[in-house]
Amino acid sequence: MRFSTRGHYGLKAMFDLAQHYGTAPVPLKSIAERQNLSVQYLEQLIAMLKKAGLVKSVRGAQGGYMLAYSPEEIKVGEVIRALEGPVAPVDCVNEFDPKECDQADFCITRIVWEKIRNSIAQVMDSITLADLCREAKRRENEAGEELNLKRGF
Amino acid sequence: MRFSTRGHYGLKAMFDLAQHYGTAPVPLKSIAERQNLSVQYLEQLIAMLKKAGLVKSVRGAQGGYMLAYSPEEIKVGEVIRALEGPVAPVDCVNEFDPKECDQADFCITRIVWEKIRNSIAQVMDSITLADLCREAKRRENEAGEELNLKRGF
DNA sequence: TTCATATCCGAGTAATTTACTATGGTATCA
DNA sequence: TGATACCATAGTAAATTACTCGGATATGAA
Repeated sequence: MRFSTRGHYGLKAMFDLAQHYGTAPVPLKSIAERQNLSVQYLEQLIAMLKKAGLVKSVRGAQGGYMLAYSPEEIKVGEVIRALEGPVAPVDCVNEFDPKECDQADFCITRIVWEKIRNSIAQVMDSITLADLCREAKRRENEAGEELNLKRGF
Repeated sequence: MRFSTRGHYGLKAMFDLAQHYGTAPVPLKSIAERQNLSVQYLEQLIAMLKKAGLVKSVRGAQGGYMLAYSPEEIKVGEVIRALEGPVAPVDCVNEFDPKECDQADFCITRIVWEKIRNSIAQVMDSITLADLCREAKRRENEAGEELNLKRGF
């Protein structure tokens, strides 16, 4: 069981955009360098995110991408769903259009997949990009303090 | 994001075996019929489950498969891991051998994947085959009572 | 003894998905 | 006008999935 690199890389890109929220548009090239990804592949992923209405773009020189909303308003779940599709550990418990299954009424194992689906969705929908930025800042501070400790302060 | 049919079908088969626990060995053919699966594909899945030590087999006529332990002792997580491998939404948060990532120390999005991994594992490891059997029985009774209601009792 | 029933085991395979790359546009700023 | 970006489509090698096929081996029952 795994997510594809789309969700993996795409979330990195969105986190990067969140950290630059409010500044000039960020070109893909710089995201690619910071996050260690290929520009061409990123282009595909960001196109999906744009289609989903999560990012805006500015074309031409000095152009780039930016979040369509504030990091506080964008849930990780929206990002991942835009790239990976609906949460659906198995087809018959797809969160949006479950595939009809003749055994639906008496299939007990279905319970397991529903619970897995719900727990994944719960995690994804309870974290915003802003949460990730705060955590990043927290870690920076922590690292600084450790450095101070080392230095004897 | 999805599990493969291995986990899906394999769990069905294990639930079937759990419901026949304590009786004669159950041939694959009968599982295949009840759960609406192909015998030949099931053979592959049950081989993985046997390798993992979750089922025992009896060869020859009147042979078949049975759980290696009581349904109470077998967690859904063991079954799914035997068929799908370790829980690892992305490689760098594989629950057993995380793939080394040069960014591990400062990769913030990693937090998301770890939480998803943990929530999946938590669900899988908190449900036993016995739980599923109990739920099946509960539903049977419920259905019976509804029938009685309909009949005017 | 032999036959039907089962498990066992390895190979093969069509279809799909993944994770990209390549090419050639189009818009915009300096 | 040219450098910088976004935009769009196509192609593709590799891996994975979801199976099937063929045949060997074991065992209980007639």
